[in-house]
Amino acid sequence: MDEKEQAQIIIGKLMNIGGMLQKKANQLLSPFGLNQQQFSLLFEIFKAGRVNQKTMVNRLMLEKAHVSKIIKKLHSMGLIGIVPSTDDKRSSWLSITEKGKDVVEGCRKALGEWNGAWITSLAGGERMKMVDSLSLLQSSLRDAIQDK
Amino acid sequence: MDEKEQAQIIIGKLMNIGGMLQKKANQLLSPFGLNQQQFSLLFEIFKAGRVNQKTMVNRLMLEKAHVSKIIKKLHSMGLIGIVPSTDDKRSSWLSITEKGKDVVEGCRKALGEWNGAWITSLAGGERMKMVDSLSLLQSSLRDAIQDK
DNA sequence: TCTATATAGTTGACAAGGAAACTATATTTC
DNA sequence: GAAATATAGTTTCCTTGTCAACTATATAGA
Repeated sequence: MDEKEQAQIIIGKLMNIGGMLQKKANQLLSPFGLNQQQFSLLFEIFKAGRVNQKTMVNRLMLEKAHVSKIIKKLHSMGLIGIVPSTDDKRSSWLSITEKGKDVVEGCRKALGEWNGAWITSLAGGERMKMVDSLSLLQSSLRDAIQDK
Repeated sequence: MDEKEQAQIIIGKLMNIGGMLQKKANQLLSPFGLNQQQFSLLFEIFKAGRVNQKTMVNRLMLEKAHVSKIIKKLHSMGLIGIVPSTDDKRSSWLSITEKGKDVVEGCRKALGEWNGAWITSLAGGERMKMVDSLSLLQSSLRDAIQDK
């Protein structure tokens, strides 16, 4: 198995696992009226405290049109607040509401209850190595994508 | 970092990497008029020689409605042939056409040219370990999803 | 100070993907 | 053999995600 073949197998598996995980997350989150990307954006706003869309676009590597539409939805659901920026009239500050925090907590609980179980197929030591390897791959993939 | 925390980090990274890879693959394949899922279905038909939709649904873990629509598209593009089964009138046999084989080759080349580069951030030995770990995760995730 | 260019975000058009309901056929049960 | 149930695949409806074009505002350059 040469380098190229290994690369193809790893990438195939990463896409397959990623696809299954996303689909499962979408199912687990649908009772909250969100999908995985919408939740991750809400969660990022929660973590950031106060943030603008541009930053979310960059941090999550999503299309700005898509972020705009998700923001609209989250706002209409009452999960985030939007305050126009005084520095830049084109822009707004996003922050989570109390309702939004409740939803984030519920989502994390729903995901956590499912996620914890199946990963025990990997031993503890291997999990630490996996974290390291995935971090490496993640950042070099990011670089490769942004270089384009 | 306890087990639960490790699980969350690994899953977050797997989804993020999977998402980036899928998006990139979609970009690379769009000149062929396909996206990543459509290509993977075409590729599976290519590998199988002759196969029915039910098998594709199971093997790729896609919605049957979705497979049906992709089949329709691939057929209208002239990439696959469809022959009604004589055993079961509800079903058909799918196979790739010469044109389809050309497209598969072109797609593999396009993906291969990009995929090979960035994964070198992992050393050879680590790549083998990664293959093993991802295989474990993949099959236990599959089991977890199908158990539901 | 005015014009040209860049940027933050929005909207429309379109294709994709999921869920549910459907049709036609196969299998099981009585 | 007929009725009930299951199955293979299709279609409709709806939401999502991408792309391109747009508006309003900020910044750069002359």
